[in-house]
Amino acid sequence: MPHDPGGERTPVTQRAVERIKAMIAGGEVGPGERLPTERDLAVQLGVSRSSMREAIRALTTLGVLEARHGAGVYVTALRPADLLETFSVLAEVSQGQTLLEVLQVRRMLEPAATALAAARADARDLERIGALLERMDGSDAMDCAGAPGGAAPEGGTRPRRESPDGGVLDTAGADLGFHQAIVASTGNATLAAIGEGLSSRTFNARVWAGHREAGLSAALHEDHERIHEALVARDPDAARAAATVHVLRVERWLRADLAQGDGAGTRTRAPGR
Amino acid sequence: MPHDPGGERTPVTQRAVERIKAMIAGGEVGPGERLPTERDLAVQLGVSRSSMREAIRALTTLGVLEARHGAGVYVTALRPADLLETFSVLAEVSQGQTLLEVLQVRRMLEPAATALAAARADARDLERIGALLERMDGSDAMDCAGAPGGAAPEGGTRPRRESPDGGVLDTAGADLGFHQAIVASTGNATLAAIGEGLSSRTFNARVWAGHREAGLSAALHEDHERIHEALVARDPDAARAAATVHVLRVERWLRADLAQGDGAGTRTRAPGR
DNA sequence: GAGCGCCGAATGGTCGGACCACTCTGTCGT
DNA sequence: ACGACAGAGTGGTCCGACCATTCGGCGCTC
Repeated sequence: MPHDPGGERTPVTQRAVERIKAMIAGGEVGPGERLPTERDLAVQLGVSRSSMREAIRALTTLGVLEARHGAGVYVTALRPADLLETFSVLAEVSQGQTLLEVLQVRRMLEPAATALAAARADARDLERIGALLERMDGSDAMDCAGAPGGAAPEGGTRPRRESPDGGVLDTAGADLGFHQAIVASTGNATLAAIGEGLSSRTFNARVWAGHREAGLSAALHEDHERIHEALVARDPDAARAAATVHVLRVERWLRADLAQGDGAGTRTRAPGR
Repeated sequence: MPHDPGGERTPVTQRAVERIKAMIAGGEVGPGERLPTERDLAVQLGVSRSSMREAIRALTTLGVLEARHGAGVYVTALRPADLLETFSVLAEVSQGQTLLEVLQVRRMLEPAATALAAARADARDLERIGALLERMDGSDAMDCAGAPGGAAPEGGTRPRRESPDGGVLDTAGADLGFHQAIVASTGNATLAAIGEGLSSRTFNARVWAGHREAGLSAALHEDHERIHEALVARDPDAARAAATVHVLRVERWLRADLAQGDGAGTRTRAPGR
């Protein structure tokens, strides 16, 4: 804590946030541990429960705290994935120019990440990646056949909400999973979390829809297969090149889509300014 | 009250968050615009004002909304910098292994960013970068000059300038500014915001302090100068190489520092597990 | 008529209390 | 010994009141 402003009037809620952060930073409560009840904390810090709740809400959305109804408030594991969950908002809200910037960043990150994955991925990782690749192929081919009802919504590791949409989203989801599995196999959780934040389901769906229209899905498939081959061959350079080509292709498509659909069908809000 | 017996029991507050997000995504309210008052929104969405306030608080900490006391609640410009402000929490809270991961990500990003900057920076950018470089030299040069050996100036801290935090923080701040100016001159605001989030003043200060002890500040200076030269020469390849070397050097130092200070002076919280 | 200062409405910030929904635990009944 | 149940504890929601700040307009002064 730098300094306690002598005469500054900081909102009560924010002070509560700082205090709680200090409790964590100071080791008073560690990752996974439970803090006092809202009521106790409110008394302890001398604020009302409402304000304390807002403070907790703030830290909850930051991924630092986790509130379990009926149980208590807990400090998260403070893993990068916890703290970077908010990141996805960027990819969700972004439009036009910013979306392009996001892709530029991915163009910097993904090649390096993929190369690293080629060097580090173990057999289990490769198997998972291969499975996702096949699933992508499959769900894309039969996408006109309508969405199969019950099916198996569970994939074992899917804490995320499943969107009950048809093939496009399935393909997009598999695509997302494919890339996430790759960055995850770098062994760098921070990198994985950032990579996840830079992708978004909705954007991916848009890409796949666009590509289908343009009849370019095949190119994406080939990209994916080349990436997969490079990973299996444990060839970082090839992996880097394949990833670069892939991101570049998406970027190129987005650029064209933005230029063309400017104010057209795609809900691209024109900032005007 | 009319419940939704459909089955899904989503917390009221979260529903409010979604609704507001939808209002923004749907263009009902644009960046910079003001939305209805808390009271009106609460009535409009059928929730209490408390819950609405928590929803607003959540979106505020995400950088999507901005509340001005007495005035109203406004949508931010939705610039990447707004949405990625939360990002810094990672760099703040991270320790040990995660810090290393963060540096690995920077090792992927900064070289590419610096190369891009070499191609895109205009005269004004270069001037700013150069100024920061000089400022860094100036505030740091006097430390190394005096005691190259183990003779630490611990004993009598001479009253140094007016700097409240002394030269270390100044140097660290200038270092931070130096790199941020570089990524900013790529013209990619998203990249700049991410780069900013991956750095942290406290970490930088630690690096500089550590480097001074190890007597390696000179190496960092040389790195910076090489980067600067490459930028001025508009040589992307040289810039990429220089940035790589630089980040790698910091990473190497951190790795050594972590290995050595494991359980020692550095407050590295042991998760136990 | 122009400029300035003050007041009050509008709005976010804080508070305290009440009740609901959920979780956990210890006890009771079988 | 095991399972169902009831109670206490905790987060989630709602309500109504009041405080602090902002901003616009009214009236005063010059």
